[in-house]
Amino acid sequence: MGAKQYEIGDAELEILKILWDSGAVTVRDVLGRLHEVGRRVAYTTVQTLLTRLEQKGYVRSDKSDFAFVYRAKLTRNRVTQSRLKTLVRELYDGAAGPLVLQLVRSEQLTADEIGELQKLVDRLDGESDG
Amino acid sequence: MGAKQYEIGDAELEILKILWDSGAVTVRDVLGRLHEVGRRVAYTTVQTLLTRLEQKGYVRSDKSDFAFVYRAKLTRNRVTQSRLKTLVRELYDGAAGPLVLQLVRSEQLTADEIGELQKLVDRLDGESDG
DNA sequence: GACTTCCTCCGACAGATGTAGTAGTATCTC
DNA sequence: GAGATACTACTACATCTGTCGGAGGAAGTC
Repeated sequence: MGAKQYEIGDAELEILKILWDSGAVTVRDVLGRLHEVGRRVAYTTVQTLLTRLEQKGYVRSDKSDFAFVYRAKLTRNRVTQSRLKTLVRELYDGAAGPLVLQLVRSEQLTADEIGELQKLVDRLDGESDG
Repeated sequence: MGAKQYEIGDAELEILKILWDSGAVTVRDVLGRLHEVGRRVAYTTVQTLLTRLEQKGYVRSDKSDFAFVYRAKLTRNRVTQSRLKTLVRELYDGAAGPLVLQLVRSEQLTADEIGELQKLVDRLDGESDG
């Protein structure tokens, strides 16, 4: 049971990433990309993954050409969003604060990113003030 | 393939959380906790989960008493760490910055947390300066 | 038009995970 | 010590995910 909205598996995510980077692609295109990075999978495996992603509503296909062309419906941000939310919920019972702190503490951020973060935090601070 | 880090399922994680909060517990203790929060599972389900966690090396047990007593070997931070790393790697090819920004942007943080974050960022800023 | 090639559909199977039942054994209670 | 109770071990099964193979139809080739 569990209203567990089916997560995206690792292999599925790999496919999604290719869609994000490439826009509209066929099964064969995806296969090509995977082979380029040394990932050996069968044509039908990619096909299955794309089909499942489509069933889950994360991808859409259209067949104007000979072969189906697939596009992502989910954005990368949305997936991040959802994964983070899950992480926060599962590990900290919904309290994002500790996670943010830990992330900031443990990850090496560039000076630019820190600057950006600073601005963001300042803005948040202003908001929470009044 | 894939140096697939700690693979912990949702139900397993739920158990781990109880171990983190409670220290040393028996199967029955865990079951009690779960029931408290309305989670209906069978005794043997909890037992299976604990056993699997132990097989994976995330939990250890000792039997000085009548029943086995379980303790977490993994810390919460380590799991968070690992999950975040995976997230960052999978979604942003290792760049943590965008993830942090997104997280800070999208999650509601308390005033205290913002303050904490501010201090943290200031410190980081100082470090990256000199 | 016969052959080859490529695509889609369907089915299959193994491993991981969530869930639980049963059988056997240890402990407690009279 | 007999009966009730609690614990452990083993097995089982469904679902999700990763991975493919084969059948059958559409396209290109000579």
